[in-house]
Amino acid sequence: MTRKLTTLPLLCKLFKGISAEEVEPLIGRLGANVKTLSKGEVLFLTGTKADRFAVVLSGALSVSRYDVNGHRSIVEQVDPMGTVAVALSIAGVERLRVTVEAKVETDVLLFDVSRVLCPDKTPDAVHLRFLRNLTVNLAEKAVMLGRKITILSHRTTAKRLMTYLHGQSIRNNSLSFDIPFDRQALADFLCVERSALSAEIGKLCRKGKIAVRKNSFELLTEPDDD
Amino acid sequence: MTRKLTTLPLLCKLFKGISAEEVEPLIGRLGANVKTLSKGEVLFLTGTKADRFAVVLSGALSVSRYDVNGHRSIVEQVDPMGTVAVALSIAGVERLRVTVEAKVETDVLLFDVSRVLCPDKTPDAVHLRFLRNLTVNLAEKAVMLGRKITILSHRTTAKRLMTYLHGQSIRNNSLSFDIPFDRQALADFLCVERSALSAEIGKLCRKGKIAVRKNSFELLTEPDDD
DNA sequence: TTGTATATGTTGGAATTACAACGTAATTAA
DNA sequence: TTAATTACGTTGTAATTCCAACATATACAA
Repeated sequence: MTRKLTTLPLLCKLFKGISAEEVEPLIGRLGANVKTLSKGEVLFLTGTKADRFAVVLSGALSVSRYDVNGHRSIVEQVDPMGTVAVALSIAGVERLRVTVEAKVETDVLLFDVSRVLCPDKTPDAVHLRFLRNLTVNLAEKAVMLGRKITILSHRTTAKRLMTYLHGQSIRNNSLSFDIPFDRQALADFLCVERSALSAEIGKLCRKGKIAVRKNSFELLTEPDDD
Repeated sequence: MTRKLTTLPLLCKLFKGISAEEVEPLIGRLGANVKTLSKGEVLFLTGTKADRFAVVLSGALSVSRYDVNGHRSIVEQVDPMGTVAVALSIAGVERLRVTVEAKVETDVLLFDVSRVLCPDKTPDAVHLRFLRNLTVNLAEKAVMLGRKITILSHRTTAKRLMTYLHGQSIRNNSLSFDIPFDRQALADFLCVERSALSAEIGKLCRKGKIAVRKNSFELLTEPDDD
């Protein structure tokens, strides 16, 4: 177990800039503890409050949601070094709308929000670094979510795609770029039908607005009246 | 000007728990400074990096975006005590996708991210409180954005509405609740047509899934096959 | 009360998507 | 190589949205 913890700085963004020797003292001071979940065991339950957040050390968690009619749908899977419920626990959400459970036997490192945020004594340099990582992590998440919203606020497949591609173009600082998705994953990300997405890609190519070769895209669009 | 600053704790969530006398020393230590923007003056420009964030003291800012074809569209307006670019600056986004400018003559309090996050010396209690407020604020924002995404990931007006109403029901811990929007604002929030929204509300009522009286809603839905 | 403005509900045609089904291309395994 | 599998593009129909225009209802002021 100790071996797992010392590798945290290398792999988990929350521990960036914290050395292997500093990890265990930090965890001790924050009162974090490792918990082993058996397969199917629930970590956070819909309707309850999460006053802790978790880092997955091994195994995998699934985050699922129950819709209006009680049907379960999987929101995401959290793999080792990923985190769960950071924003939810820090925001103090009273009633979770998701359930988090172990897909297989899973080790998680659990942090008590109040001890992380409101330490008894003045936090030391390592703790401060951890807090800063948390803050930056939340900011990055907010930016990502904001970008996704700008995509999803468009209702047509074509506009969602163009908005996404435009964003990628800005990110890469070039009109040509590769995307990290195959068609199905891109469709899932944009919340559209894969077949409709393919159709729209075809249309946009024929209109001369984009050029596509597999996962390589190029924007050719001139300002027009769309 | 000083008068304005001492009222910050009362009204701006970033200064919660910080007393009026503590505000100015904190601002001094963080190297924050007040800037007066003339009408139309740009605070953050699309394509540049924001290494500062701002609290609006008076006046108003507009946040606008240029779409794929260069058309401008207003994203939001920031009124006094509101903040701009907190997540963007902390996340270190290299190229902004929005432009922030003053709608009228506007006073803003500008914070340098690096001095807030990486102070020269160990932060004192007030600074720590400020950092914690920032973190909680970002977490709350991430939660809000996440909820909006779960709404927008549904493409039909009816599902977006039901998802929103379900969320409100959970928030209020009751199947009956009021919403803080009129129809147009609700339509904007859900990113749907106002008229289509009205039509769907009518349908859902006739189907016996919801009851509506102005801004009061009640969920009557039994789990079914939708 | 009347008039005016605003908010909300309703309708119809054009455009778009969902969904399923199918054909082809690309990839992988034997 | 062949066979099997997966990824991708295309098509047609039913359902949905978009948009504009109109109708009704509500609120408020003169």
